[in-house]
Amino acid sequence: MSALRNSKQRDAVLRNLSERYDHPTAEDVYLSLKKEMPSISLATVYRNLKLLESEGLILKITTDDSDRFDGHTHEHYHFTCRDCKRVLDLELRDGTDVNNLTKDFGGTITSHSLMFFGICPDCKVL
Amino acid sequence: MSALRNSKQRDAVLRNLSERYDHPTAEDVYLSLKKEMPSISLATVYRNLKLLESEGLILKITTDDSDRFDGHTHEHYHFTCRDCKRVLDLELRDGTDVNNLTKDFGGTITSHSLMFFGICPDCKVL
DNA sequence: GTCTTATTGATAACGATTATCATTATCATG
DNA sequence: CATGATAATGATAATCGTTATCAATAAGAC
Repeated sequence: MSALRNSKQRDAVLRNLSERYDHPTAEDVYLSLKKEMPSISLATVYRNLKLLESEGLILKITTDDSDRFDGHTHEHYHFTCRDCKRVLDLELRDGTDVNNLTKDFGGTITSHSLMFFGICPDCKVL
Repeated sequence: MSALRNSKQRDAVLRNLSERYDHPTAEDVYLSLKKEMPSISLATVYRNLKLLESEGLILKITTDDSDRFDGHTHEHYHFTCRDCKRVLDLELRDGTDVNNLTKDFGGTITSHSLMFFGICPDCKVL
C-alpha cells in the first residue's frame, strides 16, 4: 500500500483550509493557492482534498450547490443560505436551546437535515 | 406567474415516490416510470422532481453520490451506507436514545452531519 | 372548438469532478 | 551523494449528473 510522501501542494491545501472559516469549494482553494504557488493545478487540489478527507484531516460538506471543505474537524454543524449559498458554522454547545437557535444566530432557519453515515445492516454481514 | 396545469407525468412521478421507500435517484424514477409510460423523458422526470420539491411535496436528499428523492415528507432522518450507497430511513422518535441508535439500527453508524437551511443574517437585511 | 401557454420529449450544453499520462519530486537504499 | 522505484504533479481529456433549448403537444379558460 503506497506510502504517502510529503508534498508542498498537499501541505498548502491543508494549511489553506486551516486558516480560513468560509468553507471554500475546491476551486476557491485552487484560486487562493495559485497566488502563492502559481503552478499548482486544479486537479492536484481535487486530489489532495479527497486524500485529506479520507485521512480525516478535513471535512467535506456536501451541499445542493457544490462540495465545500472545512479544515476544522471538531464536532460542529453548518448552515447554508438559500440565497447566497454560503456555508456558516453553527456551534451547538451542550445546553443550547434549539428553539432559540434562530434568534441567537441572527438569520432565519427554515429547515434542517440530519444524515448518518456508516455501514448498513446488509453490508455489515458481507 | 404561470398557473400549474395537470400533467400525467407529474402525477406519475409523485405517485411513484409515494409508493416506494428506497430513496431513488432521478434515473431510478425514470426507469421505473418508463415501464408504465414508455414515452416519458428523463428531462421530464428531472423537471418534475425539482418542481415537486419546491412545492414541498417531496424531499431532495443530497448525498456524496447523486441526489435522491423521498416522497414521505414527515420529519425523519436518513442513513447512507458507505459501501452500497443506499439511503435508509432512520426514525428518531421522542425518547430515542441516540447512544443506542447503532444497536437498534443493526448497522454501524460512524458519523453524522447536521445541516440547517434558511436565510443568513446578511441576506436577511438586503 | 379555439387560443394561450404550460408541459413534454429529444437532445445539446453545461459544470463539477475524475481519469489519463507523460513528467517531476520524494526518499529509501546502495 | 547517486540512483532507482514510484508517489505526486500539471495539463487536459473524459465522464456523468443535471440543466437549457426548442419545436411539438396538451391542458383548460373562454
